[in-house]
Amino acid sequence: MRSLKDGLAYQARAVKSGFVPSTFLFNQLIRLYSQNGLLREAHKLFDEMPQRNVYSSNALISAYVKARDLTRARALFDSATERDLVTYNSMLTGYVTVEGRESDALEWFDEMQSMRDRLKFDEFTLTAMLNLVAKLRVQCYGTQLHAYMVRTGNDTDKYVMSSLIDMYSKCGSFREAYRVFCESKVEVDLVSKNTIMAACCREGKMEVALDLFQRLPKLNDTVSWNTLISGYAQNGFEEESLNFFMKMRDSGFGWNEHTFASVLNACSSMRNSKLGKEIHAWVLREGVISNLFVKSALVDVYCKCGNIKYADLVYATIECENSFSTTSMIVGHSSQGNMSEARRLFDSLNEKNSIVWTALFTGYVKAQQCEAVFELLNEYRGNANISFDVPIIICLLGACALQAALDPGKQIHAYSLRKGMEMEEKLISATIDMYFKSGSTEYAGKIFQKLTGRDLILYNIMISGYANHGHEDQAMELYKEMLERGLKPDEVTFIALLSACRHSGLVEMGEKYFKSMVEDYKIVPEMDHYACMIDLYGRANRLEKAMGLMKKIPRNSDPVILGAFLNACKINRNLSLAREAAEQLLVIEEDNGSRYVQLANVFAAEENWAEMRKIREKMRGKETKKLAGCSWVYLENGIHAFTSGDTSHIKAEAIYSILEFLSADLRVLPNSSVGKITTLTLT
DNA sequence: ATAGGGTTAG
Repeated sequence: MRSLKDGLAYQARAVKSGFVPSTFLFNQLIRLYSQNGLLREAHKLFDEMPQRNVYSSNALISAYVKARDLTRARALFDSATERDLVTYNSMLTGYVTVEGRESDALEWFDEMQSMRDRLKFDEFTLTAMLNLVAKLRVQCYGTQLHAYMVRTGNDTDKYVMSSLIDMYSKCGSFREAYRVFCESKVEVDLVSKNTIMAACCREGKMEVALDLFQRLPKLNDTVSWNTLISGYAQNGFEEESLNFFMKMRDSGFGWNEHTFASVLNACSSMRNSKLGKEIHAWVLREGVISNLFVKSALVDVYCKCGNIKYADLVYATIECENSFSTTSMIVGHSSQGNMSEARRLFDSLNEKNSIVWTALFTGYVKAQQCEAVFELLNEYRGNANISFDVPIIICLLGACALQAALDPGKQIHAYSLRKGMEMEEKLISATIDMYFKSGSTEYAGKIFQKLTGRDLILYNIMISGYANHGHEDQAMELYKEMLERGLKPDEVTFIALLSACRHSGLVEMGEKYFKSMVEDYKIVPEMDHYACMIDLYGRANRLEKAMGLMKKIPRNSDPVILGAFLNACKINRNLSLAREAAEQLLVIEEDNGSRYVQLANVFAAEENWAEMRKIREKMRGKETKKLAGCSWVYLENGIHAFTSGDTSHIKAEAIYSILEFLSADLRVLPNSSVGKITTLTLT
């Protein structure tokens, strides 16, 4: 009676002939039905059989435990007339494996301990308990179990030994795991080898894992391959992971859901959408698409590659609540700036971990929705369980930088110092950038002075910070310093340097940097670099140079370039050229309302009112809701915001008259004094 | 003699 078919046929014959099978045969049938997922039928047999013994109830209890139905398992346990160690072990396994019942498992074990005189632990009890410890990651429990094993001579079973290795590894003690593996009295078998390989992968020791894999090729199975593939993917060796993925099939091992999940993770890290789609096709072919891990991995690949549409198609097929893929979707939507969708999914999560919080913070900062960032901050504070980690602090600093909010920025900086956060590069960079963007070059400079490790990003922030505040000399000084330290400038460095030149009208210097960028560092200029140069020429009243450069730009119909050129023409009062540029811009971006405004403004400057009116007519319905440029100051009684032409401020009249004085002064003052006017006193 | 409980890859 091996197969379900045999069993059913046997039962049918028995029923027909009126023969009542023995308890032994009933038990066989219960096991057979359970193994084939026919739990109700198995239970019915159990109820109808004339004589039950401990094997009958044990068979059914273990069937319910495997189906993770602890309620029914427990009910059977309670009503059982006879119980033995197997009965207790089965329940223990249930509490260990079912999510969220770990404390019940501990209580159950205590209960078993209190019956020590009648109940002796065996290797099944120990494997269950070692699995629990591995799950809870409490090594001291594990060490006690290990000691018990040694004392009672229970350290010769291969199952227990594998679990012991796994427990030490998952508790973070690779050394202990490796020692158990090496000193084991049991012969190295396939599972213990796979377990120690997985431990090596967790520890990042890929050479050791590979060595084990290659040294005992007879002991390799699908799990060994998958362990290696996943290990490479998780330790940043995506290429290796893919190599072994291909080799696996060539060696005659079939891919399964574990293989696909791992290799898809590699695709995520590589942001390789094309490969992800290819593997998606394999997944469909192999019929493992229903697996939750595979689905989550696919969702993650598409999200990381920015393909929200595909991600959503897979995500929609996930029926049960799956926080992993919801997290992927939140991260995906946030990175694409779809903040309302990200927020909707965020709200749908029962438990919010620090990854989703960070994703939402990052998304709002990226979308420049600063109010949303600070609202989220208040919500976050309401969650007592979580503390602020470094990524969130970086986001908050970013939001402060966007708002030029010096005081909140200082508070966050202080918080990171108080908590003794490790001042890693990203955090330092974000802090310094915040101080620059909030107008405090002094603080930014002070922090920078104390640093010994200065990387490229930091120099870029410093150079552009000084450039934006009119400290060109310091920007260029720092550039020299970074070269002396052997750092290689990148495209961002040159944007910063060129804008320093742009602000101070240093045409020759700008040209020198531009030339050096192309010739010394082989950086192909981007549109922003060209736009910077055009602007530099325009502001320095060197329109002929701007025109010369326009001819050399490969894609000079780019809106950014044309916009800069248009501006240069306007500054130099070359209205016919300005009009040409504005008209061209309008052709490229006919749906962009602000292009109409630009062209209309040129006509207005020409005092060509008829043409201007025509443009205004055409523009109707295409107005963009562009936010007006706004600046603000923090004074003791709150924030004072200013937009162009705004007269709503209570002291508007006074402000405007002071502004008039200042503007009059600005015209006669040399350029270099502009940066020195930093405060406006309102009385 | 016999039936029931356990290990590794995400």
